[in-house]
Amino acid sequence: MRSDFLELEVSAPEAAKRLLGCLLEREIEGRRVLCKIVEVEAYDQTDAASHSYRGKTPRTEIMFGRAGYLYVYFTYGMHYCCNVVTGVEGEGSAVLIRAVEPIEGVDIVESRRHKSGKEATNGPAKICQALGINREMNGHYLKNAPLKLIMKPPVKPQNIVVTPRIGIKKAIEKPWRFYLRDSTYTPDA
DNA sequence: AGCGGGATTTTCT
DNA sequence: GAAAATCCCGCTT
Repeated sequence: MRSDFLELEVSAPEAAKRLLGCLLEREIEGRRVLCKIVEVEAYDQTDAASHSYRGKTPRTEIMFGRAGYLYVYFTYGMHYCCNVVTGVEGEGSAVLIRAVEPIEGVDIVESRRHKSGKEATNGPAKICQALGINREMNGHYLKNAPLKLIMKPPVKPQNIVVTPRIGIKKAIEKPWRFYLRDSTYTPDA
């Protein structure tokens, strides 16, 4: 069987840039929420900050699978964060979704978050709360309902801002954080 | 507007 | 036993 996400079977930083501007479609509370991905970070097996750095474990197993699956992890005792698995099978790489911009179903997002505007979805754990993503969705294939990844044409390089990743202590020098220059949901908006 | 701490559990050392 | 790919609140300026 051929992958539905061949475009993501590349290095984590390449896949990260490729995911900017793509859409997440979530069916929740009987309605549809559509979001554009505007900020991401890449993680791979050669990377001391990555969960996959020390090899496959029960938690990180999904990262070593095929591209286009969802990797959800639980952190700081109260938060979930979601990633799109990238690279080829066996590689242990993924892209953390750090911020999205709601296009449709904004009212659902804001009521689930008790926040409005960019504060509703400008952080990895905020997105999971807004879209109702939890550990039960770990390993979900993003071609299927109720959470689909819809690929879009690549964003032009001049519209992508590249910076070091944030919230990590190791490998802080890698410029593996990417966001859309023209989004109002990103840091310098 | 900016800083500091608390929440709370999984994971690895 | 401690750190962790975070968020939010409350206090100080």
